Amino acid sequence: MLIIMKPAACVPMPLLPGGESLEPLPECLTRYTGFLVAKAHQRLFSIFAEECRKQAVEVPHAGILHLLQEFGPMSQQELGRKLRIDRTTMVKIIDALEKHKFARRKNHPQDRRAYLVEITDAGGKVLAIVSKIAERMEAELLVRYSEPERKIIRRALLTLAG
Amino acid sequence: MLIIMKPAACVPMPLLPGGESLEPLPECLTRYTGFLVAKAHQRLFSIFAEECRKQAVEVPHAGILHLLQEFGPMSQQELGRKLRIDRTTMVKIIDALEKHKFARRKNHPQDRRAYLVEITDAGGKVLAIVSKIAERMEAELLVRYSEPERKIIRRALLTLAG
DNA sequence: TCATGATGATCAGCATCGCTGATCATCCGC
DNA sequence: GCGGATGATCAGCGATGCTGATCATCATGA
Repeated sequence: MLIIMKPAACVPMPLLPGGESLEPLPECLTRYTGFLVAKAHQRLFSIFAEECRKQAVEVPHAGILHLLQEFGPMSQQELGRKLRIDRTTMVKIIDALEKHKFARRKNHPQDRRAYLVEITDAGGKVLAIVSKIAERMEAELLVRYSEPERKIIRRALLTLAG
Repeated sequence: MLIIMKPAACVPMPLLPGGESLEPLPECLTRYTGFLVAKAHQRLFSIFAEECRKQAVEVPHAGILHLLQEFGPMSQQELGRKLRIDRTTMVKIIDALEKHKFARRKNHPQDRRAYLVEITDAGGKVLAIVSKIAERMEAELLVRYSEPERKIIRRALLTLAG
């Protein structure tokens, strides 16, 4: 798990077994991969956002923190390119991260136009928590699939994501 | 193809081979199915929306028209339940569909509170066009996958979509 | 060295979207 | 017939992302 964007039409939905009151999706639409992806996104986002909310994290923050942890400090542009998020959107996200003290802007030593965005200790802590949640969801959601099947799924999604 | 919801952060992106200027998604995030689904959604939506725009159709309309074609007239609530779209959102979507004359509200013969939403001839025509686009995208996007692999992918997405 | 175009960050304003909560009419079970 | 559920609608809110502009800075090449 770990999701970046907010999907529209986010009907709150319960976790895995879930289905009680939900109508199954009509077959004439589930034929379409795009529809399935959209609805999967809707569900996964709503589940993950719920968990994030409990940790006072917003969904897009998780991805950024992950990236900063992995690659070290980088500029907002770089983050945007890697995550495919608009530059102006990134400004607001980093603003929020700074407000929560999960990250901070440092001056870029080589380029005075740019900042280096850096994860803080608090950011690291919250990332650890959120990652754990993400791993757990991952495991639950894919529980029915064997390792080779998961490879196919991951490869397919990568293709679709471009 | 055929997508219902608008994803956030919709960087316009070119079709299949695509990648020229796009950085590949970082591996530390593509490990997460949720992230992949989000990014796949982002890309698929932006491609499909572009095509829809050319036909003066909005993305959510495609799903509704499909459903009306398949099942015949039904109430807004019913549409919402099947597509997992909020009732108040549905009002606006049907408003737009009526404005474009792709669908119309008829009085429900058994229930005077409800409408029966009905697809029009114009709606049928535009649906045919959009469906063709969807099928083509579908074929292009999954070209590298065999039929058994596609089954796995579809089943997985269905699981994720709940 | 200096002019020019590219690039990083930011902001105001816009459009979209979906949801909350309320309202009103109607249905249906008791 | 009463009272709680249900269908449609609306105003208003909050979130989101994007467009286009601005400003500072960098980098290139004349």
